[in-house]
Order: sequence, then C-alpha cells, then structure tokens
Amino acid sequence: MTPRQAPHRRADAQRSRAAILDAAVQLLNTHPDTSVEAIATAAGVTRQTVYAHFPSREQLLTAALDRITEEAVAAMDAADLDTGPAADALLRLLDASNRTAGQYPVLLQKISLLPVDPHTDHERHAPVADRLKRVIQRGQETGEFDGRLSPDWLVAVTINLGHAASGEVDAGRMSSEEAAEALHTSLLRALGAVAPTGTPTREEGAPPARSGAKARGAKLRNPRK
Amino acid sequence: MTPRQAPHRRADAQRSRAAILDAAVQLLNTHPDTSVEAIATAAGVTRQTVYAHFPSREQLLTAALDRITEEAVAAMDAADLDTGPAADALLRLLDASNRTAGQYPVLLQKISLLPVDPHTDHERHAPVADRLKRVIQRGQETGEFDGRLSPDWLVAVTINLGHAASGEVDAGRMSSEEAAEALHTSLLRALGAVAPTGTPTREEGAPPARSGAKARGAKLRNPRK
DNA sequence: GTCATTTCTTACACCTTGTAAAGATTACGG
DNA sequence: CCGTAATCTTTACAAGGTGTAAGAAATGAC
Repeated sequence: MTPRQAPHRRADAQRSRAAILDAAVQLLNTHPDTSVEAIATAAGVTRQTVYAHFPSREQLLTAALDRITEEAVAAMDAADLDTGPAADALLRLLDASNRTAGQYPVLLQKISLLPVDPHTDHERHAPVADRLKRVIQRGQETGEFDGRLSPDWLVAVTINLGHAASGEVDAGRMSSEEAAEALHTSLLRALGAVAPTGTPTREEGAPPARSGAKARGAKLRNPRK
Repeated sequence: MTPRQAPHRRADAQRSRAAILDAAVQLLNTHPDTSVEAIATAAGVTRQTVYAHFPSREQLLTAALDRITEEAVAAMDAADLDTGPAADALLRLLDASNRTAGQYPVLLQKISLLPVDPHTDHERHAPVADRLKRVIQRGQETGEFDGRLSPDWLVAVTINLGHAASGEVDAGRMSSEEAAEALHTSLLRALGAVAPTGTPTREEGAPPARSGAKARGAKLRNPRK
C-alpha cells in the first residue's frame, strides 16, 4: 500500500504530509465541513501544498480516514485474540476499537457519505471486520457462540451493537460504564453465548472487581417507568 | 408544529413547497450533495423560489428529513402495536419502518451530520423511538422480554440491529429474506425474549441444538468456510 | 556546492450559497 | 369580473470554497 515507487521523497515532504493529516483528523473530527484552507493553515502550510500532496479534498478525507483506521487496527492487534475465552477476546477487541477509532465519531460517519464504490468501502472496513470475524469464528468452533448464524452477520451485529453503546453515551443517556455493561450483556446474548468450559456465567459474566451491590448499572436496570 | 400563523398561504405556494420537498427527497437520496439549483429545477421552480420557502439549504434538508420521518411514523402507526405478542408487534414495527424510511439510507445518514443540537435531534427521533419503546415496555411487562435491561438501551439495540440487517442487504452479503430472519433471531435473543404463553422458542430454551435441523436459511447457517 | 525537490506566492476560472430589488403572474376575496 | 396581495421569475451581486497553473524562492539530498 506504500510502494517505493517514488525514488526519493524528501523528509521535508513527509513532515508536511504528516502535519496535514494530523490537522485534518483533528479539525474534521470536530467540524466535518472544515475547508482545505483551514486545514492547511492549521498544519502550517499553504493550501497549494495540500493540493501538492492530495489531489482533491475528497482524497484528503479518505487519507485521514485510512490513518485512523490504521490506528484502530494497531490497537486491535495489541489485544491478543487467541487467548482465553472468545467472549473475553471479543470484548477486548471492542474496547480497543472504541478507545481509538471511537474517538472520531464525526469522521467515522463522514466515511459512509463519501461516494465510495462498494469495493473500496469493503477494503477499508476489511481489516477491522476480519479481526472480529476471526474471534467470532473461534468462538463458534469452541461452541462458545452459536454456530448456526453466519460469522458475517455476527460481525455486523457486533459492530452495530458497539455503535448503539457509543451512541447512547454520546447522547448522554448512559455513562461509559453503563454502556459497557449493557453492551456486554446484549452482545453475548445476541451471539448465543454459553460458558466455554467451566467458567461461571452468572449474568453473562460480571466484570471483575465491580463490587458494591449498589450501583450495579443504574440505567441498566429497568426503572420500571 | 404547523401553526396557522400565516393568515393565508395560497394554494400555489403549497404546491411549490411540496414539489420542492419531493425533488429534494428524491435527489438528495441518490446524491446528498445536490445543489439547491438542481433541486429547484427538478421541482420546476427557480432557486429564488426555494429560498422563498426555506431560508437556507440546511433548513431545506431538515424539512426533507421531517417529511420522510412523518412518512415512517405513519407507516408505523398502521401496524397495530398492542395486539398479539410483543415480539411480533416489534417485528411488524421494524418491517414498517424499513419499508418507508429504510428506502432513504443516504438521507437518513445525512441527518446525523447536520449540526443539530441534541435537543432537536432527540425531537426528531422521538416519534419513532417512542413507538419502539412502548412495544418493548409492553413486552417487558408481560415477561416476554428481559425486564432488567433499560427500555432505552433496548430501543437503541433494536434500531442498530435493524441497521445491521439493512446494511448487510445493501452490501450484497445477504438477501432480504436472510437478513430478516437473522434480524429476527438476533433481536429476540438480545431482548432476552422468551415465549409469551405457549409458543415454542427452541433457542434460548434448552439444547445446543447443533444437530439435525437441516437447511433453515442459506446464509443464516454457518458455511464453516 | 550543485541540483532536484518542495514549498510559497499570485492569479485565475468555476461553482455554490445567500441576499436583494424589480417586474411579471397568479390566485383569492369581494 | 377585478383589484389587490401574494407568489414566482428575472437579473444581479457579494462572499467563500474548490481546483488549476506558473514562476520564484526555499530547502533538503548527495
């Protein structure tokens, strides 16, 4: 994806490119309609310099998106997927993904409005979806997850439940902890999760060290109107 | 929301307004960056006429969104919510919603990028979310759904699983029927559904049931690579 | 120190949004 | 019918954004 086609890209140019991408990610995240001019000045360069690196505004956006995608994938790779119960690995994966790419909600929504052909779109999402898929398939093979549902569908379910959780947090209807616990519960249910070996699954596996019978999900429990 | 403040809006004006909104919905759905000029000509009027009805492009967009929201709400109200098992009512509701508002995916995504304050955003989504919530609460009261999870969270879960299903269909990875069945299964699991009276719900009930059960959904079953 | 790369400056053409005022039409009420 | 007011159209303008272009200045590489 980064061929040595260019014989010699000056260090100067790399610095500019990085600065532009940094500024783009930062500004576009808070205000998706930021002009190229604003991005350029924030990066300390001129608008023409931006156009020297990215042929169009749209290409700049996709480059910014690719950058945060890489970031998220790197974070996901940090969590080892093949250790322990698949359910735990899956939650680790979601957590890692949310900690990085989840910090750019506006940017991530902008992606779906870019006129990308389905192929390109799939290419972009593939790395993150593939990692989810691997864990889900492992869980299915060990019998931890329901094996009758297609992994692709379960990947979509996982991603969208993650969106639901972060959406509720953004809307201020849930705290991060409440959302995490609700996501935990609902995701494992949707996957048809059962305890892998001998692990007790009271309440789908309570989070460790969440003592205090009090405050065990204020919003999680139904206030019954 | 539509006060008679205007003493006399001529039939002429109403026709123009409707034509503009029609054109806006249609064009923006296929190409969200359509110019006001294009919308105007498609509606058979001039750009200034559009500005006579909508003070800005953004207001035009929100008006178009309100229009399809009304459409969806009307369709949802057509399905009676208080009859039969809550699970069935919920699926009817989702079906109705997907048949109408689900036809404008681009437009519905654009909504989330509009710089609306949380209050306005909530106002807009409230009608559809409220109807979901009512059915979910009814299911919780009858014991059909898990009463420990907050209705708000389950509403978010329902909406986002609906997105997952339509997303998989749009991506060409599932047929409408496959997606409907997968959504059915996963949604009821996530809600902690149990049979209301005597209806057999083999999943969630007992056995791993990995056995016989021949073809019940091509993509639904795991091809196991 | 030379040379190629990169950046800056300046300039242009085009499109889109939003505003404005005048005149031409059209619908509505009497 | 006919006048009046509402509505639409025409024409015009200002501002801001995107994309392109060319020459001069700088900066890094060797």
